[in-house]
Amino acid sequence: MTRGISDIISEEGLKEKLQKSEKTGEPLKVKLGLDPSAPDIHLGHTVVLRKLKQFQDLGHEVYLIIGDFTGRIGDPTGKSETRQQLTEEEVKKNARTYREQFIRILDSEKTNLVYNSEWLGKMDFAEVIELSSKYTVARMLEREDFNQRYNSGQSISIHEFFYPLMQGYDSVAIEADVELGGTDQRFNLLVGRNLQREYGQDPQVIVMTPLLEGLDGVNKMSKSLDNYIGITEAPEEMYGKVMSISDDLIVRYFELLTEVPLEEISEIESSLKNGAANPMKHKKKLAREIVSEYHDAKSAKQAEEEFNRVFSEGELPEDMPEIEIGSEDLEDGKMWIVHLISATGLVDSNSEARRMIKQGAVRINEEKHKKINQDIKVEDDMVIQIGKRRYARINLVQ
RNA sequence: GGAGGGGUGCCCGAGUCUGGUUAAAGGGAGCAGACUGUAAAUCUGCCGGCGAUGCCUACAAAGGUUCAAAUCCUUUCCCCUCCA
Repeated sequence: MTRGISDIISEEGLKEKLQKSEKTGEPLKVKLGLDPSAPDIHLGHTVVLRKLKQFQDLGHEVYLIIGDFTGRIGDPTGKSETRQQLTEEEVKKNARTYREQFIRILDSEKTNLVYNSEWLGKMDFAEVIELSSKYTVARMLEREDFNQRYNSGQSISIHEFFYPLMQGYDSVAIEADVELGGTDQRFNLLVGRNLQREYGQDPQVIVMTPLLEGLDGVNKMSKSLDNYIGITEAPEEMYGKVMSISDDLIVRYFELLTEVPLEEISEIESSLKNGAANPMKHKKKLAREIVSEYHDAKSAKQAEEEFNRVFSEGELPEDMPEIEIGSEDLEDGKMWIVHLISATGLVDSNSEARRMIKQGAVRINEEKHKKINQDIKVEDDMVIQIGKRRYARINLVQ
């Protein structure tokens, strides 16, 4: 149960709640707030979702709070600047995508999906003032990122102070027993506790999960940094992305993202440390585990075969995008190499195409072409390859 | 309302006093090459656009000074600090 948890406030409180629930037969209300600005759930989110699933398996009720109201403001957590506000429509659209995705991990029977506009949208100004009177500016500035921004002279809008208050009020509104969140949510989660106390409720227990490092191995996995693995991605893509994580992350990924038993993981860890095993072997297992979970074992195997074929043996992938080229663009059946590369859409500009050619990244029908000043005879079914991961097949049309 | 500080490329961040050698140091991210049983690590290179030893566009915006401006001047917008 403590696997994949970085902190609990307080363990005592959790025990008490669990015991009480056992006695009364009343399931605990376990809350998770979702930011509706990121419609694609990725592996980073699954760390906390898996934890929620465990609570469900113990018979408790999960409340997913879609922050459609808060989403219109934007959570400033971890951001050094004011976020753009979302429109009501965008928020709704994003929330719908969530609904489709979270059931891949959670038990939909025991999951309640609620929108916080249900109560926040109904509050009148007097109630808002009352809510805001329960917190002080000094306490707000305790939050690390507010503090940093304040001290380094960056702007903080008043409305940003309301985010923690609203999130905290969500806990009051549903009378949450437990709230889960990433470690970066610490402050917001604590506000929930304080507000519940202010409103005469038993404060929620806070369970914090670690933040998963993204593909770059440094920053947390996030959509905006484009270092994520989405749970709806294709098996090959998912497999490949797992293989691209730093070797140092293998154990952590096993621990947070799979059901592989801890004993086995520690064996993996020690074999990696003493160099007994090739890291690749473990990483492949990791990739199989993860792909199997979000697709199935068969596609995981296929993805692995594809990976071996393309990267270990350097052969061509099974399918690649087809690019149409009209014969009217050719002169004597030929095309300047730079334009040909650009035409595939695999690069952003002619300049990039030039660079790729110069760097020896371009292969046409598996043959390397490094010279800028050459025309290529374009044939149907010709395969253009840039680097290791970009492929296109030419479809010559009259 | 007053006084002062600041807005630089995907991000962070030098450069501004002492204009040119600055497509703009350095870092991060990204991409490529080498290496490798990995899309790992490491090393090296690239990292605005253009058929390209040159040209165009770029340092908040618009003007101006100058042979030449991210750098100097003016106005505008935005951010911050202190005072009221």
